[in-house]
Amino acid sequence: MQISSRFSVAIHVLSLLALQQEDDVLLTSERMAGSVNTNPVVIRRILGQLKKAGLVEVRPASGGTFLTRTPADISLLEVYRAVEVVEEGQLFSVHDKPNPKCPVGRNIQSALDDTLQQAQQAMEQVLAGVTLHHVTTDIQQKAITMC
Amino acid sequence: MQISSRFSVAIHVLSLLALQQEDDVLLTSERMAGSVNTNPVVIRRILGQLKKAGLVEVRPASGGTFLTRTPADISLLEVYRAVEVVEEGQLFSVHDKPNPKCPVGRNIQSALDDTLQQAQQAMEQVLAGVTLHHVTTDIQQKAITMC
DNA sequence: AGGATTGTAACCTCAGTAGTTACAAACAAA
DNA sequence: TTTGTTTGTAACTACTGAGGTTACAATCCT
Repeated sequence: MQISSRFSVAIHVLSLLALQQEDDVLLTSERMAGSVNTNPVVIRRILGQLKKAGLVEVRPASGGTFLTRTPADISLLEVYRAVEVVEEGQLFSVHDKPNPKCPVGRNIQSALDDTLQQAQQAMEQVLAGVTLHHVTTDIQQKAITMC
Repeated sequence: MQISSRFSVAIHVLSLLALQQEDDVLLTSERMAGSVNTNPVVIRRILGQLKKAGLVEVRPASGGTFLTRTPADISLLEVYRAVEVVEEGQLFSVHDKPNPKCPVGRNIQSALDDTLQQAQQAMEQVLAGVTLHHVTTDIQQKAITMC
């Protein structure tokens, strides 16, 4: 089972916001959906989560969405948490009712917990070390003109 | 979305196998299911994957399953791969058809790929560093008698 | 030959994802 | 103030994979 593409879509959307120029036409959910190639409602749902996390400011009605921070101040881990692809500390699901009468069943959960937490944290630390700025810089190296 | 509990069930089952004594009654899928608290078929499906990966030997008909290696020689990463909770290099799903006419859409995938691979590998490296022996030792410290 | 157990197919239910339609609420500009 | 656009959400759909369950042929030991 994979981690939802909401995460990559969120990064895509934030990249568009980071790279938008002042003289650009406003980025509406419609236009962002065009770049991601999905439905505008999918974008709005994700924008709602990013707004809730305080990463973006959305202007209803007139359109237009803006970052509340510099791209260099937004880590991918924050984005990951914002779109709630995985609840905190729950990357691995563990079978929840092992037989308490069996020594293995009784102790397997605590025996695994530590390792699984570490594995998850190792993954998240990589995301914590990469910012939106890194992503947009990479994109810019390959292309200049915007949507 | 979480990583399937097949992984933790597989570790549970392997722990039972590692801790079984020679004078024990044979471990059938029925008995293992009793410890995990699930259906025997679920166990057999997982045993099938572990067998395919060469981690266990299953004796059909008469019952009984055995490890093909010492617990210290079985890493959790091998188990993880055996039960195919996540296809190789596919922990994160990325929206697959971004608009190629947009510079961001055209480049987002390659801009993300590197980071996501690293994040995934960091997680897997933790699993690679823990063996079944570590798990069973931990379990044994807490209990002596078997199922 | 008999009895227990595995290997699998087939089916069910449930949850989460992503896409879609529809529409009220919010707001800018004329 | 009215008009037109856009957001925010609810509601529905289709699809996917997980995990549980039943059923039964194939296997193998005794």
